[in-house]
Amino acid sequence: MRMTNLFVQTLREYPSDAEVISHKLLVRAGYIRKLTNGIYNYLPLMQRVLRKIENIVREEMDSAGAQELLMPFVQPAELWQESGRWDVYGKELMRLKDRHSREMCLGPTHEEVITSIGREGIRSYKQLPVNLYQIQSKFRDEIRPRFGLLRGREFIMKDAYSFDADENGLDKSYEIMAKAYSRIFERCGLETKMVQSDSGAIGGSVSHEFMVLVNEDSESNAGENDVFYCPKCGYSANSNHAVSVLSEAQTDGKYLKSEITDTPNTHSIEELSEFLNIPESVICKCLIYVVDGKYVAALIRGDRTVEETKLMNVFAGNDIRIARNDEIEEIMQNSGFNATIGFIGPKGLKNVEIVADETVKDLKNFVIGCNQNDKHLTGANWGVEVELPEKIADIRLVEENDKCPECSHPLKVTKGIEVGNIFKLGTKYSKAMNATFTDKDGQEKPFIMGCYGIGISRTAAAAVEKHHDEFGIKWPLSIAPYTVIIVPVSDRDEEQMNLAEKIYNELLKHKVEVILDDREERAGVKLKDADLIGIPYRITIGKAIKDNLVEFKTRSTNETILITPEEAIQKLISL
RNA sequence: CGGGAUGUAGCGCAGCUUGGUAGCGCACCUCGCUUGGGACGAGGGGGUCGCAGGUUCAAAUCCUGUCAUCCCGACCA
Repeated sequence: MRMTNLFVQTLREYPSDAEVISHKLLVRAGYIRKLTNGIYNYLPLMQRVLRKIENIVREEMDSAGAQELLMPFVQPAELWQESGRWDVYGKELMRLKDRHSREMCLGPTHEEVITSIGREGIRSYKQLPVNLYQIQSKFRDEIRPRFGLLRGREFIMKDAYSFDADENGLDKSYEIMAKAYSRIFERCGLETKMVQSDSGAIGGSVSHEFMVLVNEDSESNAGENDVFYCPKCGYSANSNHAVSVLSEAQTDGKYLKSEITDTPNTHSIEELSEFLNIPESVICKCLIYVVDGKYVAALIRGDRTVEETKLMNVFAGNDIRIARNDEIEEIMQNSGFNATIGFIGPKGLKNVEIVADETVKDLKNFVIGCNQNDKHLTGANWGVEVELPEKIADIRLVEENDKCPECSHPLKVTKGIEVGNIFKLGTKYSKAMNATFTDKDGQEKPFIMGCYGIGISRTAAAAVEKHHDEFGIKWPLSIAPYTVIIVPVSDRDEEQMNLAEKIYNELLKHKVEVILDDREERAGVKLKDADLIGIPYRITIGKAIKDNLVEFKTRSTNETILITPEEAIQKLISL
């Protein structure tokens, strides 16, 4: 490709609306352009990067035994009503009506469609297992799109779905995908960590996410997930799923006798702990949530934080939020109290489900809200002044240095970008949508399914987050839009231009993906652009031409060597 | 959903307080000059100042509404 023909506009400055480095660089280097909030044009250079990633994905998926197909982007509401997700998916599902007022939606994911394909096409266990995948645009109407391609509303995803006859088969399919994913990301030049995760709105039981770890001290602040991991045994999990060994309950000898104690203006645990001069860990905190429209009280030790996803899962909910003040007033009125935030306790709450975190069950002589303003019950004990709730679960957010659930070593935390995920769906969709096959024993059985996603466009952005410097992008060779760029220093030097043409043609002949910067620009412009765009190799033709030498620069290391044109060509051909 | 900020040429911004012919840098076009890390000079093209109302002789500027974008937050009791 000649630079004078390449459709690309690099910018001298970063766009003002970009926050993270991948977004800034991709816009500035002319890869993407925002069309509207969370929706981007992929310009020619970007499209080549995406194609590269897609092709790596295709090769690995195909060799893992999966088959590519393509499902519609627009889907009928009926399918979603069948699975039950029409009513629970929420506002992220972009709904629309066709001219006959039929309800439709833009596909945020394709479990419903693939299940309908499976139930029509797979009749016998003899046809199993099957793994089908597609690479396609998805649309999710995110509350707050940001970070460029890392969290757009429209994005490119590879989604695969497996059908098996039994759990054993699913385990195998899952394992095969996990291995394929590791290879895919490795080939894309990304180190990933496979971490346990919550299965979220997609449903199902087991799931893992592939995270590109982003150190907090690096330039990249793009990691949206907290990942807890054990440096000793390798345990790792998303914070929405991570567990840790329960630390021993602390006791405090200060309040041995149960009594109502005045605690004026202690609206927070911190204030209460300070006022009573006791550790936060001997306070039982009571938080009111709304899960799928129902009130829930969550009890947890004062020094710990509730993990909302875990709490929501206790009630198999789809939606969770902390209660508003007016809702708390309503609960208080219904229960015959008038306490406000800071003084609420579980005792006597009406129409509120109560769940206690494991951290509170061993508390002794603790402090707890008693639904009277400016007062707390001190020296409380379970079964004496307050009943221990029947529902006890792990609803706490793990903290750094908590003990690893596998080996008790202290856990560490880091930020991660989720580039892929794999789920064991089980029969969630096949049962709901009556997708069955005839098994060996002649019985009709629902498929055991799995689903497996890779964010193609996000993977590209993650690669930029990990591979860049102050001058621009440093694409890994495997996903770079072009392999090499030839820069003749002076476009008016006939000898340089002739050599550039010669090398260019030779490389083209050998199918090397090459750009010839044939623009009438000063050297600085061409060199800056080459660095910004991030082509892995650069051949610079300048003064050394008199000794039959060119500069050969490797962008990943920014190392330059002087070699002959023939050697340069040979290096590139043999990559 | 709450708070804050911003909408002026492809990009980055000034002008608004105090209303009076719409500006600067980059990019783009022409000519000259220049050619190893985003040169220089001269000339030129491009904007219904987000949109809609209102006030006024006159609105980018003041007022009202609206839309969009960005950031932060969304309550740990």
